[in-house]
Amino acid sequence: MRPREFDHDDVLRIAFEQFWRKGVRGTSLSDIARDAGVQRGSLYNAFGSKEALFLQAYERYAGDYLVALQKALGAGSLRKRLIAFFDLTITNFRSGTPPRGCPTTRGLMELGAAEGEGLDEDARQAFANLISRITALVQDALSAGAKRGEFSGNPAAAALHIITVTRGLAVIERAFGDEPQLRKIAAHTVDLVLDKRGR
Amino acid sequence: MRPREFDHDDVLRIAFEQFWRKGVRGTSLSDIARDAGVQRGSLYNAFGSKEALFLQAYERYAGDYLVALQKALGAGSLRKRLIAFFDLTITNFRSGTPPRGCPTTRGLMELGAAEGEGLDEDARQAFANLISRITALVQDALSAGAKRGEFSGNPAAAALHIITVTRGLAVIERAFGDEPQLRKIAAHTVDLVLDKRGR
DNA sequence: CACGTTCTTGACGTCGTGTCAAATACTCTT
DNA sequence: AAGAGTATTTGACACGACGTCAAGAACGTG
Repeated sequence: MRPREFDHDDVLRIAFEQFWRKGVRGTSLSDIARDAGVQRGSLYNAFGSKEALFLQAYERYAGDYLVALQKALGAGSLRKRLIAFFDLTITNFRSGTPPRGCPTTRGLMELGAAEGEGLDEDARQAFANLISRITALVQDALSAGAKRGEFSGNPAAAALHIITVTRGLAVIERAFGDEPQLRKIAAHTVDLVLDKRGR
Repeated sequence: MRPREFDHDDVLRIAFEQFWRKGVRGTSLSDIARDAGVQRGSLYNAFGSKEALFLQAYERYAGDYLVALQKALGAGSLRKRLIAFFDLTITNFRSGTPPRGCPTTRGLMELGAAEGEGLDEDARQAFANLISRITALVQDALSAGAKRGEFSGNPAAAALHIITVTRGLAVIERAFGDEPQLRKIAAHTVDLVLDKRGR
């Protein structure tokens, strides 16, 4: 066998960076190939298609992101955990300076939908998977908080609600680009869930 | 002047139908031209570009949608109004049978992002405009409800929260396609906002 | 050291967007 | 009523992107 002339993971990282910044549609395989110093054909050989490449790059990212979220949800009072969770959700929207959308939400709405109606099952599952796992993390935090008397309510329902707000924030961010407002919404949500209404 | 051989509004409707079903990316101007019985070049002459055509088609839809929302938010108890609002938000995701995503959320995440980072100012504003106006409608309903003692809290913050949940639902719908779950989240949100916690 | 397997490379086909100039059809003026 | 003007239509063209394929290249293995 002839050995590969590039590092699989490096290409995934480079590709994801581009996909994140310019969108899947706005990124051509030529762009990625140039950036990675790889021939375009080699990418097809190694990954199959543009969408498959994106999906692999996305799953790489999803792993890292989950770890960060888990850490954020693991220390302090329940309120602190939730605030940290929202914080990470909001700030991770941008990696350096310029705001870029949430990859999951972006990808979900941008991908597939080529022919019939929805997006391909593979892609859908990749995104749904991450969302499910994040929901589980939040639910665990809430359940633990319930035992400590920091929260009264249905952990499953509340977790789902929080995750929904999270996804909504990604959309609002793209529509208005107003980060302070996002934080206000997040704080308000935490108040609602923790039963401290008003402000 | 030579008169146009097609009806401007008809084309807008046909185009939006396609954009909604197959996504902006998944719809080619050839598709629309064929469906509308118009030459592709004529579309460019009349609308300028694919994105411009989508934006005009979208604004046409936005007007109709706003009217429907306003009606839903205008009758019954505050709780009934909010439920009706969420209902319309959820069911309007599909027009006939097959579930198609929320056009606003789809468009926001799919459009632009070609070069630098975000989407063009024109497009962003079109979406942000609809979201703002919907938020205003909800806020009005909440303010009225506050006077009637159906709601205590900050109408602006609550409206923003509700709209965020709404946008989140569009994402969740696309990830899981599970409509009953959407309704549960909606009901839970109404409970939270109206201060009837638990279930 | 040859063999085979995999990767690489460049050319090709197809499709989509957007532009342009020539032809066309209508209206308005005289 | 006829011609001039103007906007629309039409088809051809250029360009870029995705994906495929066959031929060449590089490495491990017997």
